[in-house]
Amino acid sequence: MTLHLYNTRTRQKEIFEPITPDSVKMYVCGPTVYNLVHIGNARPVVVFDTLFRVLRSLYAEVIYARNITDIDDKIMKAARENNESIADLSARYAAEYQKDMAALLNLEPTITPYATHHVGEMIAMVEALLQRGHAYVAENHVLFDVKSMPDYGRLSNRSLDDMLEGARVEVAPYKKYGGDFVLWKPSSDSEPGWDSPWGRGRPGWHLECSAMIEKHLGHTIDIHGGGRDLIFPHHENELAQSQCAHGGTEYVRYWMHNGYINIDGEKMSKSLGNFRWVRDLLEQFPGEVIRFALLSAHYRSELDFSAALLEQSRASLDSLYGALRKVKDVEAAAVDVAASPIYQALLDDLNTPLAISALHDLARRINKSEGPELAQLKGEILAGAGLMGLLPRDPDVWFQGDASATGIDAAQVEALIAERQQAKLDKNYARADAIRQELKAMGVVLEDSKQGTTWKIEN
RNA sequence: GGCGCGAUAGCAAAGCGGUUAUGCUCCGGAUUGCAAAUCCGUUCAGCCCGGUUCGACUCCGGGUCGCGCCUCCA
Repeated sequence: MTLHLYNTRTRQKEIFEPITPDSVKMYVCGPTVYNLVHIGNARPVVVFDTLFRVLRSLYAEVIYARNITDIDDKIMKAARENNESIADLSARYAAEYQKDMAALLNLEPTITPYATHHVGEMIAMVEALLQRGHAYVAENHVLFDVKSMPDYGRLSNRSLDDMLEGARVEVAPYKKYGGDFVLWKPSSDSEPGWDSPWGRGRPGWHLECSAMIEKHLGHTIDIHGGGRDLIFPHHENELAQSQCAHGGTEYVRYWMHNGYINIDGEKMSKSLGNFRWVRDLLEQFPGEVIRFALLSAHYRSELDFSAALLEQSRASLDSLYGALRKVKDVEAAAVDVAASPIYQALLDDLNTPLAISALHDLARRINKSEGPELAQLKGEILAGAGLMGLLPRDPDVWFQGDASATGIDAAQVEALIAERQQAKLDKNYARADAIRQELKAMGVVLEDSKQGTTWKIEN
């Protein structure tokens, strides 16, 4: 039972071994809370939530930290536009984020650190970098001196000169070298700021993750995750800061990055105006459908998000829940998930598409089977799906929804089904069909079987 | 200019040097008062050109096309 993970730093799959046996420390970059989150923000959360679940099945202790960035220039701008305090705005959107992530069936991380709670630690790290000669002060800024670190650029696999050649951004005049990045920058009186040895100011973007990891997880962690776009500059710079502040100690053993989400084949971007907010999607689809869609491709691949993908995901879940509905009165057997093909697929760098195909295989076997093996199959499918955060619901709830949300009175539906049952016994098929039509008009679809008649809400 | 990724059937998406991926759709069959669900089956693959091999969708080389990053970014 070996977990293999693709490590961005080495660009290959490796056997995962935690630093401390039976204990894993994982950190994932969370959102900057200045708006609702879009589907691109949700992908790493779902991916690493799945990894979190797999890790917990393998190790006695898994500490999973996912931060909230609650100080940032984008937040400052949004607060100004909203005429709202930064603290209020970031707290509001942090709460919305938690709500959306819960709707996508993500577990709470072990730790949710906030950037603004760690300014002291950030200042201490900047001081350490200055002391060790990896940073310098210039015009009230503190900058990281990338040339002081011999293997800067190793994570993103690029050389300093190559980076500057393609740079799209003008180099600030106070930088000794164009690639140097800001650790601390001054704040004007109207901007939020904290007192520091270099005057009132605020931290650079990369610093918070380094400081929070140092405080909560230590100098070396097992896994650091995030979107592919964070490899450079964010993670490269985080790595540089932390490693240099700690005298060269390895910062992260396994770097993991998920691929992008495209919308109808195009990159999701502000200029195209094609952002998909999780909140909007949740109005049209259950969170589980969105989660399923995100897991339907391998996490390192690009994923094209579209209405067709969501419809297909819903159809797949209908099929899986259909099998569960058949065995809803069967008590699931306790199973050893380790033997499951689903587990094997997930251990291979989170091969969720393959794991999902194994889910379908189990569903088919449930549909075909009768008798005692159903308990075993039910146990297997639930345990396997649980590793991905899927199929947690009562199948009746899946198909029939929540009466308060659908406005459908289950008792009334049941009464009509009973009446139709009698009509069928009386061979009064005209009446039976009329009842079917009546319910159909309400959005209720009937399914007759040997066990009786079940119903579901039409999508 | 530098670094990197990808191309699989109508659509989505995996594994694999040889033997069914899987899901949705289409078609046929079983079942069915009707309808659905379910089961069985069929059809439809591997961008192009070489090479290695008994055998290549899979490995290697070269093209073509598409995409990403190079200091806002999931």
